[in-house]
Amino acid sequence: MQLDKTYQPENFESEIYKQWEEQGCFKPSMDKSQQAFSIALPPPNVTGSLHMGHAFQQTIMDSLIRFHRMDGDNTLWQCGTDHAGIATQMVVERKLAAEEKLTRHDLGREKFIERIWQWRKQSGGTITKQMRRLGASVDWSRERFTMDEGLSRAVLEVFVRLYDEDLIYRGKRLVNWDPKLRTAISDLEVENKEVKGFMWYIRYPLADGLKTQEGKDYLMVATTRPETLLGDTAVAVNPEDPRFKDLVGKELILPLVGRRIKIVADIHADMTTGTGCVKITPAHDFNDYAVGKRHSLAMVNVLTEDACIRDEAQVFNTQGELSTETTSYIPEAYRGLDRFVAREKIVEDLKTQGLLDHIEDHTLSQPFGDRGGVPIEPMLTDQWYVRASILGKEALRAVEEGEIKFVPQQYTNMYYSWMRDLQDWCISRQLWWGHRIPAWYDENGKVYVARNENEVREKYHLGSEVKLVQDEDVLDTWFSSALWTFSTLGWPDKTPELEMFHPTSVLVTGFDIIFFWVARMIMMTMHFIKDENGKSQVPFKTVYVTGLIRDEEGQKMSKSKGNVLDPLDMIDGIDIDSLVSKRTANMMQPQIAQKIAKRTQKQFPQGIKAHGTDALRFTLCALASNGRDINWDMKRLEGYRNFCNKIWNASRFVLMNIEGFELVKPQDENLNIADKFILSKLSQAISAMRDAINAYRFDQVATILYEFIWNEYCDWYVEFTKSILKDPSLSQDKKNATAYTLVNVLETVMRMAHPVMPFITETIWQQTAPLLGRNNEAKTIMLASYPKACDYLVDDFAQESIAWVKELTTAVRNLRAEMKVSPNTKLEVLLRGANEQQKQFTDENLKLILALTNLTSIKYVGDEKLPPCASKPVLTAEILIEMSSLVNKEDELKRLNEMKKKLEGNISSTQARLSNEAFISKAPANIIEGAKAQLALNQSQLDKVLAQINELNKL
RNA sequence: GGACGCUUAGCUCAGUUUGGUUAGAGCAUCUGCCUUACAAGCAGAGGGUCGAUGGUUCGAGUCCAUUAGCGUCCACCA
Repeated sequence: MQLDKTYQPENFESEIYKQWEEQGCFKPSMDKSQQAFSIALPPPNVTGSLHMGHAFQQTIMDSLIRFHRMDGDNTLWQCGTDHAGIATQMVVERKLAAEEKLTRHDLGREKFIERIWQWRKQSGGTITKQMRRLGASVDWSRERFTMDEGLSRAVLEVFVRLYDEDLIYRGKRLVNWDPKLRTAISDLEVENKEVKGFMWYIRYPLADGLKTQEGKDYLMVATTRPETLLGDTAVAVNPEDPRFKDLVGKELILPLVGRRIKIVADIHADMTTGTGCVKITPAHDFNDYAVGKRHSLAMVNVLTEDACIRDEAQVFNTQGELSTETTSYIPEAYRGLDRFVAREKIVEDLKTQGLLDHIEDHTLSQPFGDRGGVPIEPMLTDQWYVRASILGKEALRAVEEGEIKFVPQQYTNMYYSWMRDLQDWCISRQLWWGHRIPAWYDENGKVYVARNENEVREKYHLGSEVKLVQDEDVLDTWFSSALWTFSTLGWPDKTPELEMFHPTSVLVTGFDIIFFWVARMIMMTMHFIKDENGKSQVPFKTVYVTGLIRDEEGQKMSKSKGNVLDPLDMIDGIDIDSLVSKRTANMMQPQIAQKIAKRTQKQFPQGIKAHGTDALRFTLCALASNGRDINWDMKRLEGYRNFCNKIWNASRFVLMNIEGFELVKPQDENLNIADKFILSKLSQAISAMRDAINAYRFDQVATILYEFIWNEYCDWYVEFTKSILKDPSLSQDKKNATAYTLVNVLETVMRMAHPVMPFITETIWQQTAPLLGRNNEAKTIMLASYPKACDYLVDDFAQESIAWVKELTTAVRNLRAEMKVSPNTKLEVLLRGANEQQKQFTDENLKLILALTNLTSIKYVGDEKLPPCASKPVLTAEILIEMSSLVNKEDELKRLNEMKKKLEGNISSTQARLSNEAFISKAPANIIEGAKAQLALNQSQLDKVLAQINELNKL
């Protein structure tokens, strides 16, 4: 006995992983004769830690990787981490503020970046530790970081080439500005949220004594952001609007500021909406920006980087050049005020001046920065853009033509809808942490792009007298992530890995980053990576999109809700106090922390028990049905931990009971029917497994394993072997054959299950494989071959035979339970009306049946008169147990009448179908035959039940 | 406003692509068992008419139409 008495995964999981890693088991074979299979791990944030979503995706990736590695592919799982610009910078800034009361500006750029590298060194190990605990078989020797030297080189190369091809440009445009982080962000990083606010109706006085048709001396506009009034340069009305037609081209006096602004006709103004008049602020609103362009309006920027009112506005012409075409004056009262303070003050002043008509409650969807969490402000700034509209064409085509497949398919639509209306991608960020943009400016502000300053001078023939300053901005994190599949394989060098493993086989990721990452990866990869024929290579052939893991109530897991579950706590367990303090750490508001603590204590009064990695991974697979979100269920985890326990104990049984038998590959004629049965089931399970894996149906993978191991192997086969191995009438050869099969199937199932449950399978395999000599070519199950269905013969006859055994066994147990006859009471059972085949099946498996049902014998009977019996139909036959003193007549009658009712119901519905002429004439023959057989079976069973009732009534 | 997904047992979910006998699983519940692999277990049982309506069909959880509720993404919101 080599397995511990109880299943304690913590005793072996970490140790096994260490051995695998030391033995280099995670490295690709680099054997060109093998098929290549590769996955690039979506790089997690370097300073973060893994959450359930990571555990979920990594489980799926690892299962695929392990399957392909065992199945003989040259397999690479490329791993690494992402520098995650904004997120990381924020973490370190917060730490700096908390521990040293310093801002990054106090330190300066260089020192601050140094601090981030330090922080990375210190915290970067968290993720890799977690991945190891999860059993991820990534090739650690190839681990990369988006800011490391090689990847930075790829970033430079891509930027410079795209610039030279005019696919990257710089321009002054209206961007989404995050005033908290003081950086531009892309459209995707903006989250619209419903917010309760107000709509202010403001009167703009007409200049020069003009009046509207209604005789008013003002136009009324509505706004949700009154402070932008300071930057208004026009009011727009619809060109068709009869109310204001004659005012077009005339002027208004901008309230509070006093400058004259034009009334323009533009279709942006909708006659039926609001007042029909729209204030136009080209520098602070995307629609107004477009209107401004159309009417050559000046753009007046009134906000500072942190969204305070400027002392003096910046005025630009439509080319984005500084201009004096209108005044830059801002009333003193508002200068330096925060935008929201200014808003209140402006509203107040408008009211005082009688220009505020009225206020309405208004629910608006307000744009927020997804990182900073404050409302973003559209701002006119100089930024760098990628012409995604051009790069996107090829990326769209690749999916349309099936070069890349989304699983599940419905995500294709999501991809299309975005790709078909692609806006240019703003890639510059006013941060310090990231890849600095390789652009230099001379004293006149002329821009030069190259890989470094020397190259700039060479490329643009600039002498050393020209002073150059590098652009301060860094690139959007997703810019480097977009290169991930090829930059990690050594591009721009032509490496053997790039040739072998690109395109990668599959990308496993969440739907939330399809736009952020997947689409951009496709664009960049297809532009830069070509095959030997010059055709664009896709980054991956398949995108497997996973759902989100939510909590029990379907809520998104988030720190602020305090419902986050750490995958490692599922594995190793955590006591309640630690869990509470983990969930409430760094909480700003103590009331919320208290609430979370209370809820956590209620939900996990005992903390969380250790379940082991295999149980967690198995659960994640079982819940992974087709791309839909998963509501995490602790009960499922417990259930599958029990499953691991079951496997463990079954293995203990096997190892205990094969002693004294010779384990050599048996002759077919020595195999018991039970052996042939389980081998058939095994073969079928293997092919079902392969199908499920190839279809990314990990829920089915879990079901197949669970059912085969528990419901076939443990519940039936292992029970059969108990009587076979002890049977003195069987030859030693036959018993050896069964002992061999017992181990053979177990060892095979371990290989079959290994991709999902790596640790328990390795542990058991190490005990079973040597018994069969299967550890010769591979010392670890990781490198053993994945089972093939054709190695195990499917024997239909044996399956039918055992199916009968199961029917009969179940019927006897059933009858016993219904009649409340203890399973311990030895009985004789009568079998009436069995056909020849049923008798044969019974005879050849008699000992198994008797053992499983605790019967003394089974006696065949015909039509002869019998003493009073309790009975139960088994297919077309019937089992009977003599009642004698065992059974109460009333109970038996009640039971029979229930059965009668059920059978009659079935019969009448089947009869109805069969007597329907349309059914007979139109339904396919096999269906009709099936119905007829069903009817006959039910009929014969009913006859038996009726006869029994008669018998009993005579007593 | 556009698109997509979900609604099946007390709970969490399969099954719907390709319509076919009496709709499955785990957990929970109930009954009986500590039978030396396993009480994290064994043997049994009860429980749903598949969101609603209408249609197609011999036959609908499955196909079509309409509709309700929930959710997600995109766009817009002076």
